[in-house]
Amino acid sequence: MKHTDPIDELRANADRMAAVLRLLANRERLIMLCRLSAGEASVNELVDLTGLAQSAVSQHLGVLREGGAVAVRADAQTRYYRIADDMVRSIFNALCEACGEQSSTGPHNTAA
Amino acid sequence: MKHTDPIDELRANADRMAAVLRLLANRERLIMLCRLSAGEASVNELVDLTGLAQSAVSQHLGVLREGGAVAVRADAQTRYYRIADDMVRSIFNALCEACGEQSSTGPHNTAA
DNA sequence: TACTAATATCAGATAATGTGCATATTAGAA
DNA sequence: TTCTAATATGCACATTATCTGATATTAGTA
Repeated sequence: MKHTDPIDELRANADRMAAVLRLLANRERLIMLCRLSAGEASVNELVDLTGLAQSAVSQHLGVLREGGAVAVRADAQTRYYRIADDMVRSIFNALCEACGEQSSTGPHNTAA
Repeated sequence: MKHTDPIDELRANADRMAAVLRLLANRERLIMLCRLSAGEASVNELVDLTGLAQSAVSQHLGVLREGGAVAVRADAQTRYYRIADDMVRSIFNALCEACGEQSSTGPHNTAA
């Protein structure tokens, strides 16, 4: 069995973490995730929320989807997105708590 | 008195969060922060740890410094860096915890 | 079948980031 | 002062992200 160099393991972990962080390191995606943390939402709803063009929203969702952060459910033409990764959820929560300590308005007022 | 639109406030919050996340969303910087989460370290030590060129490390530290994630203390020519932001610390902790819990389950679960 | 709504994808322009190398700065030692 | 160690900075180049606008796909409806 191959035992991994501790620094290689650290690197591998850091790589995975950085990938997840990159998914979240964007204002629009954070806003979407904020909404999704309260339950699933359709693309249209996220378009209205963010004020972005539909194609931009779709592309952001594509990034999140390919990164495994969200998953989709289809109902007729409408697609409902939801958060699908626990690491994403816990980073987001940590973020909200840390943010809430400075002002009362973190992106998580409406709970599920 | 201007009352802020909730969406504007959300946007402002998300912007700040995204800025912090961008600081962390890099493998090398995460490795450095991992080391710094155990206490302050000199640039040289971080060079050895990461295996990067000194200038690269210095630039990464510059990014973290300007973003307010770390602070420096000088002792002669040596500069000791340390984590200087609570949000950074709590995101990093959440990350570490989530990473440790990650191994428990299979492909994916359908949460609600 | 033609039409519309909802969403995805592609292509191109632009902006933001990261990387490597050379060089500048700064503090102490000889 | 001159040398060296430790660190920072500037610049050029490659890579990546994000937006826009056009078009494709897919499901339901008239």
